[in-house]
Amino acid sequence: MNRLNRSFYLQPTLEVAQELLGKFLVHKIGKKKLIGKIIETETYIGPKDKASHASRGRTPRTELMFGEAGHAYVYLIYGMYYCFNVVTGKKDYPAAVLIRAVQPFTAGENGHFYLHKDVTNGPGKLCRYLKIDKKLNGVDLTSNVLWIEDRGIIVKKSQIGRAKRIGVDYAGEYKDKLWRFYIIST
DNA sequence: CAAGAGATCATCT
DNA sequence: GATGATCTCTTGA
Repeated sequence: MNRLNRSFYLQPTLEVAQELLGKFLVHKIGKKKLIGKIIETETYIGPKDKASHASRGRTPRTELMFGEAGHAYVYLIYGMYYCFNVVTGKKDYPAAVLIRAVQPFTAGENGHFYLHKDVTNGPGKLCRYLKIDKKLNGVDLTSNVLWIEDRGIIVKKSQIGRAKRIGVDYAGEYKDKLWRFYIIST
């Protein structure tokens, strides 16, 4: 296993978003591990991105996005669902990658991972599955509670699709940015 | 099968 | 006091 370190998150945000595809998001609870293979990401970059929470300036909530790369940014949306983001970019520059979809895996007895039903296609659903909540807001992704690891899966550029972001129609000129990435075939 | 409303709360005005 | 980086269920054609 190869846990991603700080330098990975310090790459340009759009690079990180694409590199994250095919990686495994791991949340450790006691002795159990909840694992999801990342298959879709979305980026929120810079102080001018109207779709980003950070566009309204620095507030207690968005402070994390201005912070150091490699931390988790978790927030509650519509009162019921959590969204999980990875903070990227340099300090004082607000940028983050939203993990939009994963495939849920279970760790088998012999160390292999088994895919089960693909039901976590959506930011809210994946957080429900991985048991991500507000307690994980601000957690360091190089810690041993929540992290992302590389298990040798290579996603070619030709397998990466690009599309407009979702649910951000109010973002004016930023709503048509092709800042969403996903793995084409599974 | 498509469309619409409800659930529910932290954060900002 | 209004609203959103969502999802699920209900309704109706």
